[in-house]
Amino acid sequence: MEQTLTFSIQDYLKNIYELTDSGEPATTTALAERLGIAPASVTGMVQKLSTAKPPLLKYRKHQGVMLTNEGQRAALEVIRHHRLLEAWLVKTLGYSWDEVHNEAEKLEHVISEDFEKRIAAAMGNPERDPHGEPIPSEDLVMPDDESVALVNLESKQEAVVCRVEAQDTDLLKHLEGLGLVIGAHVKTLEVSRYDQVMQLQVRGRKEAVVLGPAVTSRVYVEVVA
Amino acid sequence: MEQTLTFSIQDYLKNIYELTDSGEPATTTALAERLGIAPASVTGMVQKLSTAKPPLLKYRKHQGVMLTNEGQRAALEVIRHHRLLEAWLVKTLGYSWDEVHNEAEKLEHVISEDFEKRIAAAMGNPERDPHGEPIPSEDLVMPDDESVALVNLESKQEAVVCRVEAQDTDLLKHLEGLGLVIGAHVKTLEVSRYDQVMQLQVRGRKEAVVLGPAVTSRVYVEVVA
DNA sequence: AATATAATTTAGGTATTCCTAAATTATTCT
DNA sequence: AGAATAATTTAGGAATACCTAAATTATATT
Repeated sequence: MEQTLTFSIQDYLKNIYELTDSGEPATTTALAERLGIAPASVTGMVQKLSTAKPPLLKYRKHQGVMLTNEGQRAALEVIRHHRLLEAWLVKTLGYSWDEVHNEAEKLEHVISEDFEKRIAAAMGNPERDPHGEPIPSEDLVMPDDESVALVNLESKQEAVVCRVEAQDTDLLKHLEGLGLVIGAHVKTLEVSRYDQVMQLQVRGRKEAVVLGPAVTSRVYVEVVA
Repeated sequence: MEQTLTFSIQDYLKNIYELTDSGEPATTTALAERLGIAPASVTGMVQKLSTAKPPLLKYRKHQGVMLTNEGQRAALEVIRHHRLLEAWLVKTLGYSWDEVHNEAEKLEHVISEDFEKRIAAAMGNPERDPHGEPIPSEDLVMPDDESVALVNLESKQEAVVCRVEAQDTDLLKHLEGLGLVIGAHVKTLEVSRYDQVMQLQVRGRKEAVVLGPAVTSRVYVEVVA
């Protein structure tokens, strides 16, 4: 007599977040394996989440998924819950580092923001969990924005990011630091950022090859080859 | 973008437990009101829970529901979780008595037995929650048993419990203390007990008028009228 | 006791999230 | 480049927990 257990939206977002930390889109198959369900089921859910209002992720057939900033915010909230909980359980209930995970995995979905703040405060707002993983702070992700076409590349051309519009010099440094190269087939691009995560998104053309969450700043590129 | 929230089996059991603490069966309508859903929905769920293996409750059309001992065990586990959590949140996170309820309401369903033991131990195994409600201890409810016909009454007859089989003198005192009278139409009966809760069950005849969870001891009665 | 009213269940329908099998699309190999 | 293979999506179906409206059963009134 068990309640049918299905995955929450939070579970999907968290796992997508973890799968995409390289900056590469997550495939439906990889996500399916992680969750232990059939790939077809993931396809369906991903289609739903990508057309939600607001969209929690961007999805392109056969390409994979990337979180929107909204999706990232939700994912990071859960991760923050998880890591704070782990730290707290270890500290107050004598759990060992390896024991806390499953407990936190369940609690992370149900605690309130108030609860989160209380345990964070009770521990002096720690920056890392017992495993040494950083605990993401709140308000790290920028709001989503409408995407805008920026630059056109011919097929097979490559380009390097050279300028970021507006005041976002931070983002520019980030791009330059990565020596980011935009691959061929790219027609228009948008850039989004969170921590080391750098994602490129292309839309509106069938030859698009990269995709990402949502635009946060306009970016200009120089054609290379 | 919200996950559809439906009631868990635990929610049903807990609410039935609370509705039946008088010993009277809970009506589907009362349960529906408590949960904020349509009576028809409760009927369906109750039918399912009563035919589960093992059955978590006994249900008779138009009569209402009572928990089986198995159902009571599950309900008390959740209640124990709830009260321990309330006590713990108040003690360790500075929650006030009125704030803890909602938080505990969510946590109670997801914590492990290990977690439960840890917070109980951390507080020195308290017997009451911050509201003064007793925290049920584990292993309070007896296992379910196959029911057996014990005595036959003619229609309209009444009877008083006079003897309880085997060593259970405690139960006997309990029955006598209540001056329990078995109503008319009763053909065979079984008795179950938890704390002040006393339930009667009748089966196998369409004229049955009382119902209860499951038998725990044989009981003999004397015909009165 | 017969009828009116209220409570409850049944029947049929919706939405959700999973499944499997078939069809499609992408990738790899020769 | 073409064929074989692998990855992914589509289509159709199952289970669950809710809903509303209609049918039934119980209760109250006269």
